[in-house]
Amino acid sequence: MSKALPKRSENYSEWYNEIVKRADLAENSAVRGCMVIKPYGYAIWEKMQRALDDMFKATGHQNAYFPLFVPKSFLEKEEEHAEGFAKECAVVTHYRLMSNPNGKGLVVDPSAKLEEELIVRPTSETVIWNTYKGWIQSWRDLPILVNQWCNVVRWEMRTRLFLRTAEFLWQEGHTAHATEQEAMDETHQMLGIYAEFAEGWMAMPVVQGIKTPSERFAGAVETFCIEAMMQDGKALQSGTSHFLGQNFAKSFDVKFVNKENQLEFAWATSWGLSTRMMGALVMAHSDDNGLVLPPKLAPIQVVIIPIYKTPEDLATISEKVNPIFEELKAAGVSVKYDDSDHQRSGWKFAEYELRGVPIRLGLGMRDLENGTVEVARRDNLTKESQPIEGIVQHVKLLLDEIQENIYNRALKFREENTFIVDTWDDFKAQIEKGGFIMAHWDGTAETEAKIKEETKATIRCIPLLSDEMAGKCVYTGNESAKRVVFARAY
RNA sequence: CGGGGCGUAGCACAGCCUGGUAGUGCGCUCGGUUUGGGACCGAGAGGCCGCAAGUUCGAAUCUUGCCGCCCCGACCA
Repeated sequence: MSKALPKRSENYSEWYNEIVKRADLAENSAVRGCMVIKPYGYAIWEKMQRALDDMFKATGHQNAYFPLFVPKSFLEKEEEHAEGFAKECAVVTHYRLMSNPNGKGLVVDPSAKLEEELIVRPTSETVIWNTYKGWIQSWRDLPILVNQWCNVVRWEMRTRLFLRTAEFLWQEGHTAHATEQEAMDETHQMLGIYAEFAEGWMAMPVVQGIKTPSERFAGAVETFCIEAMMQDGKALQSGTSHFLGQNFAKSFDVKFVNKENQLEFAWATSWGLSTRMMGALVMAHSDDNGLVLPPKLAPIQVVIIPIYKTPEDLATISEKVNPIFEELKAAGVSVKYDDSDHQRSGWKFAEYELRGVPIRLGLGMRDLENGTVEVARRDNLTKESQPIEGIVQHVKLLLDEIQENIYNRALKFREENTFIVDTWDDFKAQIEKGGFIMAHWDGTAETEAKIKEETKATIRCIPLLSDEMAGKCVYTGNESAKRVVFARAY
């Protein structure tokens, strides 16, 4: 393993891959397109899960679990949904193997063909709405506010660690409501939770908006999303919340009796956020020294490293470190004291930087004499000597400051790389340089497709928050009600 | 499925053109010297050179076939 990482500015995608591997987040598996999430990477994912789960529970949602397999007939029921997912499904056709009659190994037992093929879920709307049919009879049964944490499979042609894998982990929420308004409110609420998670926990600013019809989730009436900017200026869709109208209720015949004693189809939403966020986390903050983690998601927030020559020195330092360690732990800080003797301190400095640990405390004999500790920040790579007295309070404040600092840095980057563009020539020139382009669009799928074809830029979203200033489409010159966000995307 | 590239130690690669003892760096093991930013020296362990057939006295190297992987497109969160 070489020591230096590739430079972010020179080869962004190689830099990304190296960080994912060397920070010990994940690796490619022997199974095509699938990924092994390693313990350190999974620990970050668990922190994400916890944060989201708390927000879901606080808004009245409950967790449940639905089957991995979707009968093909389920998937067929909602036409657009079927069409959207058909091309990327793993299909189970048999349920048994047998030893090869002509030699070694195993073959599929032809007599074990399934009457109906099973699809490994690419998403669970169909199984869940088939189930909801049995749960919903009256307006009193509504709303149903359910989330599940699970894995899904989408057989992508080309994959990248975290950003696009054949199998990925996510949460998918599926709610049923008595009224259109209530379902729409839920859709917005969950989008808000995703935005709060991205900004408050991941320290990653996002644009909230609506997808254009061509980018909409298959089977949805309206798709809302959060879009983030990565450090190469490309966009990453980071979470989606769909208003499904009555589409799935109609496909699965889910009716209830309303307060007026009339039969009505239920209103639905679904919303999801995946391990792709791990990729976003890497690409949003990291630098040429490795991963940079926001303190709120860091499995280790503070690492303490002793600097010593002899075992006696180490014992003396450890004696001083122990109370600090205990006090930090008691203050709710996740702290590690690395007194392992098989690596030198310099090696440890580099290693914990690579892994994105927000704060490093270094203690050597010199510090013991002076009653100080060296405090190193991962976000800006600065070091300062601090009195040991009051260090716990200092660390707690510093963790908050780092969280805020990396958010502000990412926000500043996005602002500096967001451009208001009014002419087609400017558009073509700017898209090559990266970033978000705020431009007018005439609202037609044709124009959207042509722009994509000529520049590889897609409409990331129609922002929810914007000044509603009318103008002329950057491509056709036709009327436009407001600017939309264009970018190249992952 | 189209275009390009690569399969040699755990990892990254050289050797192949011009056939003749299997190499280098990192990592690993042991010993010593070191230790405030990824230490140094010495000794070791580790190979069906992707698989199969062919040519040859002799193949990592030449020929043919197969298999696998990566990159660029199409697909997509």
